Amino acid sequence: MTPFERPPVGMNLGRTAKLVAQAFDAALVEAGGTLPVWLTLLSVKSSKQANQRELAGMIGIQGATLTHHLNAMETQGLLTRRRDPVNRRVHLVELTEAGEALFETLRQAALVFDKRLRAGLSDERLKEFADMLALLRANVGGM
Amino acid sequence: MTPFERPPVGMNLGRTAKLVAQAFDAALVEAGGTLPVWLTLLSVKSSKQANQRELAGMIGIQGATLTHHLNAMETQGLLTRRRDPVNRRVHLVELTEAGEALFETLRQAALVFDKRLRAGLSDERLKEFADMLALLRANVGGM
DNA sequence: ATCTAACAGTTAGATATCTAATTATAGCGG
DNA sequence: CCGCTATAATTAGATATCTAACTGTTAGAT
Repeated sequence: MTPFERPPVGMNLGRTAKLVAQAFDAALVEAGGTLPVWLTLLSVKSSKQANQRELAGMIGIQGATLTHHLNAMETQGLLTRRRDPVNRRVHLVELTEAGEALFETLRQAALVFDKRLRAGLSDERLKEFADMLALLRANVGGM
Repeated sequence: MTPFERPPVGMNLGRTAKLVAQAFDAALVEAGGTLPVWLTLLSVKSSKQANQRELAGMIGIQGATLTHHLNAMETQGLLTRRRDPVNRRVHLVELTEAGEALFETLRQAALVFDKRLRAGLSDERLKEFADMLALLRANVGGM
């Protein structure tokens, strides 16, 4: 798989990220959610009264994609959307009790998974890793 | 965005991989391809007479997904599929001249992109980075 | 020789994502 | 006020991916 002098970094990165994401999603499904549902819940929780554009930005998806997830999650009774009375273009998203409960469950699952993922990596190496990821993002123009 | 003691590694990894993949795809589109087309061409080139199951494994996708791409690429005249006379269950995939030409074009684009992505990273740090990715894969059970 | 289990690939249908076009609302310049 | 431009969200349609079910082919057991 390599007509290259050295194995391309991006390929390794992409493959690893895919495997990790799949494993994480499996852990979340186990706990009654999915990766996009978790990210949506997390972004709503982490921002008092954010609008959808901001939420999408936090998650790293487009607004149209978020609309899709919010529709499903609203149908499932995990959250509500209502117009902001101050600016009626904006829809304010809020978790229901069921949404809060699922958030807490998935948060536990995410903590367990993160611990598993970090096994054998010192804080120092984790820091280095984060630095390298930041460098790659910079090299690619993304942030 | 963090009801966590420390920022989860997986989140950072996933976000970075997505940005890098999007930038890479944009570079390939510029050169007349796409990421999945490139990966398919690369896997076919890197394996003398592989069957589709093996190709899919190399790329890291399911067989059904590969079928989809091969259909499109066959229609575009980039490759041909024929039954293996030795084992008629197997379909042998081969690039056409157009496929070979596109492979070479995209290979150049990939080399340029990889160089950009690696900017500012010594071989030593790259090695460390690859090691950490391998550790994450191991922690998650993938390979 | 036939039957059955395994294997390679395709098909069908679901989910997640994107971009472009559309709808509704807001705010500003004249 | 009116109309233009910008903004927030949704809708429509495309692409990439997955899993599960199906089709065809092979090989081994009796």
